[in-house]
Amino acid sequence: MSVSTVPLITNHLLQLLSSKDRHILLQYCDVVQLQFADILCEPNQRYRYLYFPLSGFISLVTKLAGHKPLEMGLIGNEGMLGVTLALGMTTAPMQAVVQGKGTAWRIDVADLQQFLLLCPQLQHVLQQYLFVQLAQLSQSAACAHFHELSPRLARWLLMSHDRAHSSRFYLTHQFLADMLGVRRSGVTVAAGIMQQQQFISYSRGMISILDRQALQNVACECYQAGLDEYLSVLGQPRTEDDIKQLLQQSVP
Amino acid sequence: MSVSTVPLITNHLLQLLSSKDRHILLQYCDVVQLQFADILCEPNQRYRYLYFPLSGFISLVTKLAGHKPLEMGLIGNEGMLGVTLALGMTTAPMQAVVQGKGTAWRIDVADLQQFLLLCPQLQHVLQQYLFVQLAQLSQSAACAHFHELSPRLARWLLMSHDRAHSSRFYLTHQFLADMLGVRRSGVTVAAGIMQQQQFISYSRGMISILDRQALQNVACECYQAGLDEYLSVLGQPRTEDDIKQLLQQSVP
DNA sequence: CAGCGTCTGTGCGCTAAGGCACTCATTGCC
DNA sequence: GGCAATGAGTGCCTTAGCGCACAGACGCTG
Repeated sequence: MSVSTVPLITNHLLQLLSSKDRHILLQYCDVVQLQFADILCEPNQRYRYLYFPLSGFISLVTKLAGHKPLEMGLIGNEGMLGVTLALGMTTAPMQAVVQGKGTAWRIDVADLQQFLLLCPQLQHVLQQYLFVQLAQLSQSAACAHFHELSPRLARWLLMSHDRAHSSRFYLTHQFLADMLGVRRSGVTVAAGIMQQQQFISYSRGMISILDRQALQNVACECYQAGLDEYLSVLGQPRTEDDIKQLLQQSVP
Repeated sequence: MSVSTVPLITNHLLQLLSSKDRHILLQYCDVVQLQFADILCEPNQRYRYLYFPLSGFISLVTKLAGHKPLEMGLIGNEGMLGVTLALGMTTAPMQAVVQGKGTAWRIDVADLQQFLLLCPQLQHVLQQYLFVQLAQLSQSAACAHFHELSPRLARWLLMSHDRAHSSRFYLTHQFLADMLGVRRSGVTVAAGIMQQQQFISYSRGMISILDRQALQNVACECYQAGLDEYLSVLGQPRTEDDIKQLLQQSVP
């Protein structure tokens, strides 16, 4: 319960609470490390904990028997894992896998349930976020069906970049292939082209984003649509740049 | 406000309310006819009305620029259109199109909002249903991505059959193609095979289900998964057979 | 430094589905 | 009865992505 050392990167949903509410809530939270490929919940099973990511980020994936996984959404410090608790459900609708290692606030199911009853504001924020997830989910569904690999890959890299708060992060072709529901070698080819064009570079899983703008041009419109949807409901989340700016302002 | 003439087929979500609550709610409702291909709401726009289908049913679809629509879910008398109101949102996340003509209870947004505040039971039911939709949505997403046309078509016919409360209903190949996000001629071929095998028969849009069991064998597991998900959260919805049985019991 | 596991590159044949473009049949309407 | 609209059947060529398989490349560990 290390409330004293609030990490640099904050969780945007928590930022939307009053500072009093936030402090109460954080008393029930622990800061934990999210390890790459950790599985945080399984479909139709009770959540063990809920997570408000700070620097780490989490994939929501659906699996069908006999197929690769397919990624339905990405949760970074703009969101939370376990938002269906706002529906009174303590079971998870999908599997959640850590995609980007880092830190998160973690809270017990029962604690959050109890706090939800006392804090209509949090209830409201979670409901809004759930609505956004719903919209993004249907967007991703159509995207996976109609759009081709390269635009989808670019979209995914951008979404990861946003949540990694760094232009270097760990993601193997195999992992990306699972997220996108395609062959690993398909990703290798598409990523290879992007590397040739100097949009990204990578080696043994470490990906560097070299040219964000170029990636945005390649990505399908679903990337922007996801941002817009979030923005229109929940407002502007803090970006890496915002944080730097805040720091600079407080230095002199 | 024709509360007096409650239609034969009831809405399962409303059945889960106390009869007192249900009667209060229905005072705010009108019975309306849903006409084939009517559009009931558009994404990111305010709902005009919310609907509890009785004999008609409604498709939720996502559209991406430059592509066919893609169907995300089907709402019959086991559900409702506009469940995101339980999140306090009065805008629709997707487009809704009438797929099967028939009747529905219709209610004004403001009326339902107000009633929701007075009736925690309804709030709870809608939240549960929303959870089910979320799970079904991710299932459909993966299904559309991985499964082939024939199983998906069979699934869709079964889902429609369940909600049409009749083994004959109107659905053109073109409409099905739009739902499944594929070419019309692809549907013609797949449906043609099913017709040859005597699973279904059709002519100029009127489809007859001849052999449900055979369709279930062809359909992907997503059909059953959808049923199971609903069942596990909200219990057994009334089927056509249940209703017949109820009638027979009350006759002697 | 040898060895193994992980990550990436590449190639080949295959197939479901797409795009496009007709024809044909049924139905309703003027 | 003739005409237009809608629904359905068919064919042909193209293509993105799959399954499978193997080879190189890097990096950790003993």
